[in-house]
Amino acid sequence: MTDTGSPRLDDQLCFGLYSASRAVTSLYRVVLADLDLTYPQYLVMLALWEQDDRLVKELGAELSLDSGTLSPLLKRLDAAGLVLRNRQADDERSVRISLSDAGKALREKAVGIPDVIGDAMGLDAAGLARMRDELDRLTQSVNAYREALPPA
Amino acid sequence: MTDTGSPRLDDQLCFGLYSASRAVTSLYRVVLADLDLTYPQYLVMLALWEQDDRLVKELGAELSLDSGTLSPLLKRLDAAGLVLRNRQADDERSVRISLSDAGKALREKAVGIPDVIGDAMGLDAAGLARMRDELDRLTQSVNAYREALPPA
DNA sequence: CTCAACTGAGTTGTGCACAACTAAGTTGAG
DNA sequence: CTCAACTTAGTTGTGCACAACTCAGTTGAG
Repeated sequence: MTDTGSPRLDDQLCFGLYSASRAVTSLYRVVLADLDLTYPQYLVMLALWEQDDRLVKELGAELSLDSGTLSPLLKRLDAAGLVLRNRQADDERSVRISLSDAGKALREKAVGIPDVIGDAMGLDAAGLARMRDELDRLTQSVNAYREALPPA
Repeated sequence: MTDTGSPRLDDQLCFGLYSASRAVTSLYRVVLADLDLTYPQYLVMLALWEQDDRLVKELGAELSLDSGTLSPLLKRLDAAGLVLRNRQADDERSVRISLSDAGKALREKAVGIPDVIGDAMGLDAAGLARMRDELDRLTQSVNAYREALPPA
């Protein structure tokens, strides 16, 4: 017998995930307005602040984003004067992304952001860690399932 | 003293949320390909299967989406023959969205989806419920924080 | 009754996310 | 050495998500 149509727990969790993600992005939008960055741009800057001078491919692997998303995003960061893009000499296919002085300097304006976000989430360190672990497990599980699905 | 730059737990959780949401959407993309629906379109159809004949405003409230997102989405569902859009007689500003026969029939093809998604997430009912509750709390907290921020 | 304020839907413009594709560069089997 | 297979970025096209706006329609203070 099929369900009566009452909301399914699975759907509720997915919608909860979708809502939470949009809520957090929406908070970042406000907080990042001062830096003129979007959340995905901030993620790229975080990656570069962590380790400068990365290939587009490496950034893509770290953020799970393909060139279709990254190329125009990096073009905008370049246009904003935050990063430099240079073809690698020994492999002209690759493009190295490095921070400009302005890009390095922007880090100062960003140091306070994690505290604001952490504050807004209303979780202690243990809660943050637990939720992160649960989400990571969920992502792993879902991705594994999806990749096993369409051998089509 | 500021941080050394090592990954912050807050950022990790936000990125975890962002990754999980994209992973789930990506799985829906595969599963919904058969119905020719995107995940947001599926959410609208779910809302209508739950209760037919809704105002755009009501759908927007339920999904936290504004007309800038919903109007074109509903236009596409209309073009696909799944819903009808009619101006309400007693208030010409409002538009009623109702399921076409094809829209109602599509429900049959969708009944198995929650099970597939639930399967992919690898959580039991208790795990699903707990995570949903935690995400809802997070969303509440973040939204409240954001709305309190820019009285600007 | 009137019109200023408000409401609901739609439009425009920007930026992600991703599939599908292109094009240039590299590599290695033969 | 050669060229087919592969790799890396980038482009194109579609569909969200959202801010800012338009516009028709409604409402209520006076």
